[in-house]
Amino acid sequence: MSREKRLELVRRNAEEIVTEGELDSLIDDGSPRAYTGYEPSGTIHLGHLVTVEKLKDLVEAGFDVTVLLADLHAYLNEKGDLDEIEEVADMNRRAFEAYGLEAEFVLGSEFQLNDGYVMDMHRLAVSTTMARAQRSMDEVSRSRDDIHVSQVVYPLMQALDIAYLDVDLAVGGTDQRKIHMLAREGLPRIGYDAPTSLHTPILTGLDGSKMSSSKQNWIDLSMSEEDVEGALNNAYCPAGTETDNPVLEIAKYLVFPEFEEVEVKRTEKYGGDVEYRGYPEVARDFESGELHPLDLKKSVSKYLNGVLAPARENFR
RNA sequence: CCCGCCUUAGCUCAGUCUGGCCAGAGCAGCCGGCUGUAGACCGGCUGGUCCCCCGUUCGAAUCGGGGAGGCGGGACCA
Repeated sequence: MSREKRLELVRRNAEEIVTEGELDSLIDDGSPRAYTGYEPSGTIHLGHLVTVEKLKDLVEAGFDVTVLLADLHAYLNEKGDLDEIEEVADMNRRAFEAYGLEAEFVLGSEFQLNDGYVMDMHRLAVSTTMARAQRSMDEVSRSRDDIHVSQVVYPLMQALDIAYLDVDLAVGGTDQRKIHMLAREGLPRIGYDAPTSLHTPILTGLDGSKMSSSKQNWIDLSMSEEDVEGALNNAYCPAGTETDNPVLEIAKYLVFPEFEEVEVKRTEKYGGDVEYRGYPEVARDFESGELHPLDLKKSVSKYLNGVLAPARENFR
């Protein structure tokens, strides 16, 4: 694969890369290493899959990809007992693999309790201010009031993971960027390299607002095909605009990376069938009014169900 | 360790002083109507261990005692 093609894959659908220059030199490495950490979760949702999609791009572009099943992080974020979390982690690994991700899977607690790691954590703690650690968790932590000490330990460990997994490129949603910036500044102070980082966009919730566990405004692997159709049909989808449009985002970030062509079936009354090769064509027709929201929804739910099918079977 | 304040619907809160009317409001949610989607708009509906336990009382979210959790302050600083 050409250098240009590889770079194109890495950059595709990325919200930002810090920094482009660093990526440029990384790509010339023999086998650069990339990673994403996930708190094991009972609900793998489309937001997770946006980053998985990116990891698949990276594999294709010649990166060695590691997925951290961050059981201790989930524990620190008050997601339950460590035993329960590890069961969920195993289920998550199977879902990711079924989704087509070829990566090495590492359980966080396997190395995060070692002497060297813990001492490095203390060294990083000494060189990091409370405000900085707390701020880095704004988009990540379970509850923003009643802040627990665990919530500032969390980003320190996430930074260290990057060093201990020997990662060149840290991947995550834009909600992770402040933690990655903390890693970029903090790791060199204790003798490690600053990682390059790549951030994927955060999907808009199905109701047009921010995705939130309390609102359940998302699609996840526990949902049947019919549930997905229903959820998409009920989704916020203002005609003619890409702004805050979850259905278009799903097409862009999850459907088109998996399908070269997407067909929209319509009766003659509404213009007849159309085929789209690539998301820009969809965006163009949607903005012009050529493509009606309902037709978009029907088509997206059909293709999205195709994308989810293998992982869904391995969900439990 | 001491003192003060707080805890009521998914969320923000009212009600507590002075016990009694079905425990309320806004927002969120759900269901319809209007749209060839959703939203907006209109109409309707749902929603509660009043933090827990014990007591007083005919009757306790409300009063008394005990406890838990949260927040703030004080003290301690060998």
